[in-house]
Amino acid sequence: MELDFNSPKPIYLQMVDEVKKALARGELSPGDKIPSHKERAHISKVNPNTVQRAYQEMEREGLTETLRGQGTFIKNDPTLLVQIRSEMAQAAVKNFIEEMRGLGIEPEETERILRSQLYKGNEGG
Amino acid sequence: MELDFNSPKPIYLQMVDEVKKALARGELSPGDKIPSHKERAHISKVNPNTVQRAYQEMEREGLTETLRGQGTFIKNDPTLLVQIRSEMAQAAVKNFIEEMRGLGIEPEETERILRSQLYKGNEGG
Amino acid sequence: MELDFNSPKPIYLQMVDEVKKALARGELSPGDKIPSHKERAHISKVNPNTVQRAYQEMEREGLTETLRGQGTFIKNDPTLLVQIRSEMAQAAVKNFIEEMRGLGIEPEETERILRSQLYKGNEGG
Amino acid sequence: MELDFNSPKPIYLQMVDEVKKALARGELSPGDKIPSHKERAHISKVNPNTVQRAYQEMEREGLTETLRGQGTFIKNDPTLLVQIRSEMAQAAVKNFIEEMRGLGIEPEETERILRSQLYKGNEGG
DNA sequence: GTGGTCTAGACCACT
DNA sequence: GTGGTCTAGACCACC
Repeated sequence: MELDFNSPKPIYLQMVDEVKKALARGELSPGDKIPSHKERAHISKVNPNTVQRAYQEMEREGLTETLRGQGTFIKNDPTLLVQIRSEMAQAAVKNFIEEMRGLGIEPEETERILRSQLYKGNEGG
Repeated sequence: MELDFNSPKPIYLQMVDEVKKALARGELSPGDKIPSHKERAHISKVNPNTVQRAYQEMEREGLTETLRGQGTFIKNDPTLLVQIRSEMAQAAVKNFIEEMRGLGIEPEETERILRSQLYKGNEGG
Repeated sequence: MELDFNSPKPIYLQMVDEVKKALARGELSPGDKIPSHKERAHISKVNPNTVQRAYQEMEREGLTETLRGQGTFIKNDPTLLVQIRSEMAQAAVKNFIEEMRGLGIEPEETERILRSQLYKGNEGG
Repeated sequence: MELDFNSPKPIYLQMVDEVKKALARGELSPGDKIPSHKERAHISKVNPNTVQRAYQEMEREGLTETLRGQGTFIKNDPTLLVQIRSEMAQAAVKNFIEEMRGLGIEPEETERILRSQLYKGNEGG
């Protein structure tokens, strides 16, 4: 949700991920205008150039489109949401499985550990 | 084992993780000698300075100890393996759960997706 | 005719070129009235200010003249058409030749490539 | 050959084109190291960041690859040269033909004008 | 020294 | 005010 300024992952890439996640969660929809880079910079307490780089990256990935002088918009492609969502979910799962295999943990154990954590915050939070 | 030179995560931290994973998998054991930084540098095609920094980090974390003139050894602490293993597993699980929640994916769905991937490449690998 | 909003070339200059080309093609003639900037703005889906700037530029270049309350007209100069046409053609040729030389392509090869493309889409267009 | 600081085309894109042209002309070859962004910046009297942006763009296009701490290299792909060369030549030809058609100039006339200019600088230069 | 990121602030084209 | 480019200069990870 928040930017981690100490992460080795560049801020501008974190911002791209934030937009993708907001889209996946339905907080952003295709066609929506996203804040100008100056506004976003102010909100996130980041330099406008950094935001702009994030926006450039999103445009490059086909996630957004920009209208000269009007602003930046989530691309109005109905398949976008599903695409991004499954793309990111697959990546997260793949990464997790590899991590656990790297630790020599068996699939059954991986599943067990996940389950033990997965439903915890559900009651408490 | 597999360093990603384009990852934003510093190489030396990737190397620390590799040692931890090898320990978790049982490929390294407490008391084992690990290669000299020169040797390791050669194997991993990495600058010796980078390896040295990884070794420093491991020592700082209490993972290894250096014996003058004899080399660097995994600390001979029987609880180490279990500690590292569960520490890293917890971190991976936590990260995965957060990632999926960030995408607005429900726990049940998360579990389902994981299972669909978890038992796939298991026979081949 | 076809504005490229993502081109680095300013829209207003693209519009000037469009008028020149229409003149060269004979679609506009010296003395012709061109649409008011509001009308043009509506047709081209461009901000009226941008059109106005294009019109200013054309006037500055001696391409048009404005009659108070009557509108903007292509200058009634019989040599204008020939001038513009040869001017733009020379510029295009010069630019093309430089481009091909920049790629290290010999004149003979340039001619060959041009011919191979030049007579292709001619019947359909 | 030289950068045009007054062109509407961004400098960093001009620099990308320069590298492509040098490759097409055989002045650069796959595998070659290109100057560091600082060095290039000094040579071209441009800010290092601008050069870096050009280099990023080239990497994004698959034209170069970068080795952490070692520098930036033309990708060692034997087909690259031919690809780039024909890609750029086709683009130049297409652009030229469209320009001339936009001026209402017939293919035969286009060919004639080209020829009249093409072999000029050959003797004089 | 080399590439990568970030900040800060300026100028421009277009709305 | 909005995006796009550019300059200037700092800090970091790696060689």
